Amino acid sequence: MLQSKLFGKTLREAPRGEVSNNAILLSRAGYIDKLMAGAYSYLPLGYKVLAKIQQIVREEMEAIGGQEIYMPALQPKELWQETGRWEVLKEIMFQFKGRGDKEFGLATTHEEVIVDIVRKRLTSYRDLPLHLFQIQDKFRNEPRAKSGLLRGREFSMKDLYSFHASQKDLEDYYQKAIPAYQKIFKRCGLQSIVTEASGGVFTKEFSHEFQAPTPYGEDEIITCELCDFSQNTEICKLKEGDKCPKCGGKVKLTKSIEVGNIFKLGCKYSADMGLTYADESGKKQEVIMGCYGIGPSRVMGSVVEVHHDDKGIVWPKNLTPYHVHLLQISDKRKKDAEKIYQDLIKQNIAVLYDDREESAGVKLNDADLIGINLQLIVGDKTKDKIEYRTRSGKDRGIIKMDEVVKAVEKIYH
RNA sequence: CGGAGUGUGGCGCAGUUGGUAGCGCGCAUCGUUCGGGACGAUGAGGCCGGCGGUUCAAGUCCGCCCACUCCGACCA
Repeated sequence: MLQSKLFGKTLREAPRGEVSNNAILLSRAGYIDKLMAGAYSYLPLGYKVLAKIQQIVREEMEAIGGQEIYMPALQPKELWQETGRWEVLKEIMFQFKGRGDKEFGLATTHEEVIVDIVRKRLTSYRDLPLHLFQIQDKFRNEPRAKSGLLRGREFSMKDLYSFHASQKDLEDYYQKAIPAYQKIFKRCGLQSIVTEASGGVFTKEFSHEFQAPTPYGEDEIITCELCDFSQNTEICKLKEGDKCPKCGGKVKLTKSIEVGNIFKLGCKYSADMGLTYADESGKKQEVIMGCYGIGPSRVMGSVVEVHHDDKGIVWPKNLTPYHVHLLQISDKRKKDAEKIYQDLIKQNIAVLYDDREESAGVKLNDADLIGINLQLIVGDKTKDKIEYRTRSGKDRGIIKMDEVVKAVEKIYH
């Protein structure tokens, strides 16, 4: 991709009113555009990153047996009345009238629809277990949208729903979902702490949140310095310095962002909506459910919160919008840069080529702001060679022109 | 929903005691530059968030509304 043709120029200054790191950097670097509080458009660079996150999530969900579907965000009131949640969620759900008196809501979550789909098709214990997921936008009428991509009114969400014949089977799947989630966050460059949290209104059991520690987070969790004990302060009775109830070590308070959350739903929805199956003896049983959420857009914001410096974004290599940012910073070497660009394209390496007529300083600064994982710099200083460096600064060096493809492949192996 | 702010060219801002708008960046053309946000010249671009009021005259004063931001409340 030629940077001279890329839609979404970098901005020298942060948009008025943006305060969070993720919103400022993503706006300045040309990844997102704010439409209104809590609703952002993804520009070409931004959509590439979001898509990469969604793809990682998709792969890991398929790896634990998830089948991808896609449900409407627009839903009828009647369905939500079956579970009583039309009333329960009226503060947070966008609810409105269509033609005549017909009432609709925009999905805050999809339990009602998925249960409706499944109850029409599920008949036997032989159909269980079943794991369905989708990646879709959710709508929540937040009292206060804020922090850029971290708390939106419309945001990308992966929601998986699992259906089981026994509590044990739910339990087993739940325990499989935890490492799958950890793998997702690891691939996205986020540390995730599995944290016990409120199970919500339908269960006394804990749910589990995946918390990415960062000083900019809006959640607070108590974690043990020695073992894996961790609880959200919403439910935790301990204070910093107290003894860990699990191992006796000291606990500490950490700020973090909730990037995922998994729940055992039990039979709440099956009971309300009549989702049953025939067991081995032909007797009707209620299906036991679990639900598992991750917000890809929130993950994207969180990654920027965690991975940035004073120059800009530092994308983890799995999320970088392009593998290579090729910078031509000397007109004398335009031909060399062109050649490298063509070589990389031939090897199917995603490259953003800064062919703009800008000064070296502008290009170097923009590259740091945009944060593509690997920069290739074609300038006078290196004579007929070129400099490569990862945005994190961990890896850098000077190589010959014909070693470029090899070097790029080595970094991404 | 309470409290506090802010709305002025594409973006970020300034605008005195009311007299019909200015700066920086960006953009366009030309020239000189080119390893960390270069420089000169010329130029385009604005119902000053909206509605109503006061006044000879409103970006500026008054009222109402809208949007955005921050703090709080909220966060199946």
